[in-house]
Amino acid sequence: MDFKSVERKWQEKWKEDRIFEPKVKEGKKFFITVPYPYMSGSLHIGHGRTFTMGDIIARFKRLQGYNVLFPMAFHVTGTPVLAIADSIKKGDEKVIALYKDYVRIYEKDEKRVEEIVRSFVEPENIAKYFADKAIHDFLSMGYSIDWRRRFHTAEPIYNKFVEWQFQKLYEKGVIKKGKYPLTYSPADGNPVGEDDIKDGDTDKVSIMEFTAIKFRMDNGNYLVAATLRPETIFGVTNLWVNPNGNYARVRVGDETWVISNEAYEKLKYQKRDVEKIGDISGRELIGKYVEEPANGRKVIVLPAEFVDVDNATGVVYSVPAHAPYDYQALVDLKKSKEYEKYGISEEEMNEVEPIKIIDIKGYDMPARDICEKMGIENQKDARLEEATKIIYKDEFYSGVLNEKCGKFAGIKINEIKDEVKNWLISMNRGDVFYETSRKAVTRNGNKVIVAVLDEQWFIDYSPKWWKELGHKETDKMIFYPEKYRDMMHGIIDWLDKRPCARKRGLGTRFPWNREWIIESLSDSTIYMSFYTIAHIIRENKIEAKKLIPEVFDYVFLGNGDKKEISEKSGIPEEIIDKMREEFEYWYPNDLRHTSPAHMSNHLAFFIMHHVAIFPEELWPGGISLNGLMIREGAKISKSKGNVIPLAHISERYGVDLFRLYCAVAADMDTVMDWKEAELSSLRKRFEKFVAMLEASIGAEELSGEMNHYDRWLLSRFYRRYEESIEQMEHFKIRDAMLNMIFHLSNDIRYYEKHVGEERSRKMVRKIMEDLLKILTPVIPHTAEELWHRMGKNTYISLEKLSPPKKEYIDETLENEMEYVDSLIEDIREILSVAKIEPKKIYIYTAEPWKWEIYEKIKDVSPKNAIKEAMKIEVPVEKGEVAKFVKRILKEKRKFSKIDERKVLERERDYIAREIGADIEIDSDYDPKNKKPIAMPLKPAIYVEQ
RNA sequence: GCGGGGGUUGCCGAGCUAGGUCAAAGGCGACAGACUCAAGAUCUGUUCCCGUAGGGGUUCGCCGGUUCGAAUCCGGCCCCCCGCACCA
Repeated sequence: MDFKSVERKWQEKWKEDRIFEPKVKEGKKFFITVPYPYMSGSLHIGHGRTFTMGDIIARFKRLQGYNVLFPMAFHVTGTPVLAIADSIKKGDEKVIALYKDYVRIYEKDEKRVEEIVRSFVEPENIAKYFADKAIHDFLSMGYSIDWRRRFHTAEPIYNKFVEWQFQKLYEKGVIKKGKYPLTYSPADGNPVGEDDIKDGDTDKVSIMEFTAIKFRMDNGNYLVAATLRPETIFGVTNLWVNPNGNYARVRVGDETWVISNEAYEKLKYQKRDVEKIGDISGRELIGKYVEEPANGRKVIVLPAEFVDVDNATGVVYSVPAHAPYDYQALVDLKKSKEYEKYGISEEEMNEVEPIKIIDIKGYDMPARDICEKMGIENQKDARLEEATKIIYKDEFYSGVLNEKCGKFAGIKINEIKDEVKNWLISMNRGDVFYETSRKAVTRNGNKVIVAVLDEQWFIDYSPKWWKELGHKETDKMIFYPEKYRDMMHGIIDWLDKRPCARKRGLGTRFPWNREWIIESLSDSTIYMSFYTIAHIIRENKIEAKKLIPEVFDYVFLGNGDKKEISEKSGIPEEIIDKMREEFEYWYPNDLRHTSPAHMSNHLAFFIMHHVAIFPEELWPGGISLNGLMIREGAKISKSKGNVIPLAHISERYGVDLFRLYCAVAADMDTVMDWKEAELSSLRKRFEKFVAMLEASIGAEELSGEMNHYDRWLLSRFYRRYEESIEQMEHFKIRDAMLNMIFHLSNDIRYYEKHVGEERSRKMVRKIMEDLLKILTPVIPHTAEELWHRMGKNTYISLEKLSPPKKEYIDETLENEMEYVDSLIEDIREILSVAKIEPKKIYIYTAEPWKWEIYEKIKDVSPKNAIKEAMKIEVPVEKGEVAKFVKRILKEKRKFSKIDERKVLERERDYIAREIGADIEIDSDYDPKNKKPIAMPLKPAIYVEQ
C-alpha cells in the first residue's frame, strides 16, 4: 500500500465532507479536549504523542456511537513570543538561526525563509505563522479536529471571554489585590525567577517568612529581632547583636526600628514608608536592656559574632533552654568573660539563665542536655547543627508549651501555627520579615532579596469553600491513571494565592487595571466552554464589543433575560439561542487529555475555575494523561539537536505507522522512548499485516460448514475483539492494539498453518469488517482505504462498532488447541534434552480414573484432598492414588475437561508434521512403562529411537 | 524539607491495585538453523544455571514478616526520578 498517498487522499476527503464537524443532535455526545499548544515554534513528535492519544480516544468514542467534538485552538498569551520578537529585532544571531530552522521545516526557498523570519519582529506574526503551520501539521496527522471552532488567545473575542471569567471570580471574592513576596533583584529592578538565579535550578531559593519581634528600648526605639519560631519568645533571655556589625535607625511609619544596614536595604522593598534616619554600631547596642513583648521582662543585649547581619534583621533573640547555639554561645561568653570588654558585669551575666518553656519527655533542659550528651565544647562545633535538628524534631513531635507561655500553655508544638505570631502582630509588637532561604545572586552577580509587591493582583485559591468544591470534583471525575487523583487532592490542598497579572506580554488586559495583562495560565482555565460557541461568533461575524458579560452569563449560566440581553448587546436573539443550545449540548467537557506536567498548574486551575463558576452538572468529566516522549534514551530538546518535527512524520515515517508506534511503544502512562530500531521493526510487521489484509480483500468470504480450526480462529478473534473494546474503554490502548494486531497475527498464522493460505484469506475476509473498525482509531487512513476497497461507500471513521459475536467464543476449543501445543512443546523438550532422533512417538493419555479424581478434588482444600480421593473406586492400588493426588497438589494446575484422546486423534497429523515422526496414541505397547506418569492434560510420552 | 512515582532476568519494558497457571508477556540485541553465490531482508528455534526423557536449582533493590505458597501483601532499610508557583 502506498501509505503516503492514501493518507493524503483520505485527509482531503474528510476535510471536503466536513465529517469531523459535529452538529447538535439527539443521542449521546462526547466532548474531548487537549490543551492548545503555545505557538512559539513548530510542533514535534513529543507534542505528537499527546495529540495522537487524544485523537485515538476521540475516534474510539465515535466508534462507540458518541457524537464527538474534538476542537483545537492556539495559545499565544504571555511573554515568550514577545521576548523572541525582541531578540530578533535586536539581531540576536542565535534566536534568528533557531527560527530560520523552524521555518525551513516548511519553506524550501531560503529567500522566503529570510523574509518570514524578518517579519517575526512583530510578535503577532510569530504566533500567526506557527498557528497556521500547526493546523497544517495537525491535518497531516489525520486528527479528527473540528477546525471551525479554532481561535487564538490574543483575539478580542477571546479577551472578552476571559474578562467575563474574571468578573465571575471577582464576584466570588477570590480576585484580590495585595501584598505578595517574591524574589527580586534591586540592582536590576526586576523580579527574578528560578531561571535568573545563579544555580537556581540545582539549589532552590525559597522565600522564608520570619517573624520580626520588636523589643522596646529605653529611648522608645525598637530593636527588632527575627525568628522562625515565634512561640519561643516566652523563653527569651537576651538578644544577640554582632559587635562588628553596622546597624541603622530606620523610621517605619511612626516607629523607629533598629536593624542591620543590610536588613534596611531589604526592608525598603518589603514595606512602604521606610526611611533610614541614623547609624548605630553593634557595639553601642551591647549591654543595653530591652523589653520583651510577651511578659514585659527586661533582657540584655549581648555580643555574638555568629550573628549574620545579612540574614533577616541582623538581630536575633536567644532561647538558651531550647536552642543549642544559644546555649553554647552563652556558656562560652560566661566562660571567656568577653562581656567585660563591653562593660557588662558578672552579676548581670549571671542573671541570664535558660528559661524552659517546652516540656518534653526525656529532657530536663533540652539544649543543655543535648550539648552535654554530644560533648559539644564551644559554639564553633559543627555538630551544633545536628543538635539543633534533633532538638527541633523532638520538640516538634512531642513538645508542649508549658505554664510560662500564658494563654498558649498546653499547646503542642506541632499544632502551633501562626497563633503566637498573630498575637504579637495584634499587639503591634510583631511584624513579618521575608528572607531568602539561602544567599543568592542573579546570573549577573546581583544580589537577590525578597521584595513585597503591594499592588499585585492575585487569585486566592485558599478559601475553604473553594477547596472543598475542588476536592469534591476530584473525587467525582475520572482519572487515568488513577494515581493522579491523590496527587490532585494534594495539589488542591497546596494551592494558595497566585499572582494572575503581569505588566508585559500578549493577552487580555486586566479588567480593573488596564496596565496589567492577565497571566497566561490564568486565562486558560475554562476556555473549553468557548469552543462550544466560537464558530457561531465567527460565522455570524459578531464583533468583540458585542460580547458583553450578560451574553456569557446567559449562554454559559442561563442567567438573565434573553430579550434584554439581545437589545443591549446587539446580538440577535436567535444567535444567542443557538449559542446557548450548543453550549448546553456539549458541556461538560467529558475528557481532558494531556501530560502530567500540567498537573500542578493548568489542570488544577482547570478544576478549580470550573467548580467556582459552573454548576456541578457542568464540571469536567475526567482527565487522562500520557507520559513524556524521549528519543533513544535522551530528552528531546532543540539544544540536543534530536527534535523530529511533526511536519516530517508523513514524509519520513508514515502517519499511521507513527500513530501505531505511539499506541504500542509504551503504556500511555509511562515514558515512551522513540527508538529508530524499534520503529523499523514495527514498520515491517505493520506492512506485513496490512499486506495480509490487502490480499484477503479479494477473497470470497468464508461460508458454509466450518471445521474446528475455523471455529477456533473465530473464537480467538472475537475473544480478543471483546477484550480490546474493554481495554480501549479503560485507556489501555497499547494492550488493545497488541491484541488486535500482533497477537491476532500470530493466531492467523497458526490457523494458516493448519488450513492453508486460501482458506485463511477467506477467514480474514470474514472478520475484516470488525477488525478494521476497531483498528480505525489508531490507523485511520489505512482502515479507511481498506474499508473502501472492500466496496463500502461510508466512512469507517464514522462507523459504529458491532458488538462482539459472543456465540463464536468457544473456550473448550481454545483449550484443546493449547493442549496440543503444550504437548508438542513437551515432546520437543524431551528430544532436545535426550538428544535423540525419534522414529515413532507414543502418547498415553491419563486414564479416566485420574480425571475422575481430579474433578473430585479440584475444589477441595489440600488437607482433605487425599482423603476425598480415596473415596473413589479406582482400578489401581491406593498407594498410586495418593501419589497421583500429591502430584496434582504440587502442580496446582487448573484445567477444564477436554476429551484428550479425541483431540489427539484429530490433530495426529499436525503433531506428526511438527515433530517429524509418526504418532501413536494410547497404544498397549509401553516398553518403558510410561503410562502411569500421565496426568490430566499432560499425557505420558515415549519416544522410540 | 514537603508531595508524588519507581527499583523486574544482556538492554528497554509488562506483570505487580484481585498472592499460586511466573523462569516471569512483548520488543531490541545476541546465537543457531532454513533461504541466498554472498550480504541484507524474511522465516524457525534458542537466549539464568545444571540435566541423555518432559526434571532440578537459583532469581524480580536489601533485610525481615504474613502464608501451604510472594516479583506480587505487611514492616524496616538503601538507591533513583519528578513537581514545589507567577513559568509556558
